Amino acid sequence: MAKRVSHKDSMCGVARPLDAIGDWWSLLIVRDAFDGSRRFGEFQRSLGLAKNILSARLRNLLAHGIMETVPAADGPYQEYVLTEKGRGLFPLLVALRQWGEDFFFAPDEAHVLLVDKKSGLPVRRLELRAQDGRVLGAEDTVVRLPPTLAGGEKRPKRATKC
Amino acid sequence: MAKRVSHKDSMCGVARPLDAIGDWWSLLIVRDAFDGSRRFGEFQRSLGLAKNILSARLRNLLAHGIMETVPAADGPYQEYVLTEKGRGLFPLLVALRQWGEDFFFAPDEAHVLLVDKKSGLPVRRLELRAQDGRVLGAEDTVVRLPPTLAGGEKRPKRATKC
DNA sequence: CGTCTTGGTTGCAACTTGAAACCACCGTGT
DNA sequence: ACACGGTGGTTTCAAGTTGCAACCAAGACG
Repeated sequence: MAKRVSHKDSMCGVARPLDAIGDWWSLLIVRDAFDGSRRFGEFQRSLGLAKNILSARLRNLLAHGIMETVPAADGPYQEYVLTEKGRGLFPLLVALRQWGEDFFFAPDEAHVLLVDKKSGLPVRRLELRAQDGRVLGAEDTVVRLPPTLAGGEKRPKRATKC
Repeated sequence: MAKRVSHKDSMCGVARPLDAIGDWWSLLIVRDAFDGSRRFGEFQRSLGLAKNILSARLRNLLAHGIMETVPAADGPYQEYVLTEKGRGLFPLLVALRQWGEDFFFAPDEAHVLLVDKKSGLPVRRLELRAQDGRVLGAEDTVVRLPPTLAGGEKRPKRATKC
């Protein structure tokens, strides 16, 4: 999965994460983990994927520090739990879910949605804001290097936006 | 890519989007489109992927209504532009980028970041809020069915969270 | 002792990926 | 008219990935 990248040091801020979770199953595993799954069998039943694939994906998530194993209380087993880094995926998962809700369901089609546990009301839409609070769209932003930029740095030969 | 799903009607709100953009390249193509790429050759040079793959991915994005083609002004060519649905991916891309910035770069490692065009300042962090404005974490939310829930609906045999 | 559950690994066929070659069409130069 | 380079692909084929199914092993259970 990671081997199409010859030089991961030059990967930009979008590509690097994709190297870690850029396949169908990994994100679903993480979502299940957020929903409380911890055991190999739980993930397998919930997602319905082959055991070897789950095994490989969990190994990959462990290797990327997105999940970690802790000994289970009820036997010689392990449980898989999200690390800090893994929990950091929560906004991404919400973004994915909201996009799905917007564009992948017929208006009359029933589907689950994300609600605030305390009030029981649906959550607000994610929105990107500037420091001063303005809501920003794609056209209001650019990617730029940070202010410090000495002259002696090696430039990439292919001029990518990375 | 889409054929591991035997019954896409039962796919939940996270899985459906993944069916459309759940591979390495598609999201990078969308990101490049946000950054202004429009032509086949632009995407190819910018991403450095094989032409057949780009061809397939663009076809897939077109089929999912994420991009559409418009005739180019400078010849018999086509340009690929994001649809409304495609532009809806902006928050997801931001979430991915912010996660990448947080966890995939050494603290001293220079990298581009997303800035507000108008002020030149970095954008704020995405945060999920409840209707009343409280910031919500993963543990403050659940997925639930909407209020209307008649009795006669067919239940899936495998009890997933979908 | 046998067998059930949990958590895997291994073998193998089918599918996908990707580098490179090929193709077609247009505009330009000569 | 005719070669030529740029653009936008498709085809070919080898190598890698996926996923079903079978197998394995260790502890719990009757």
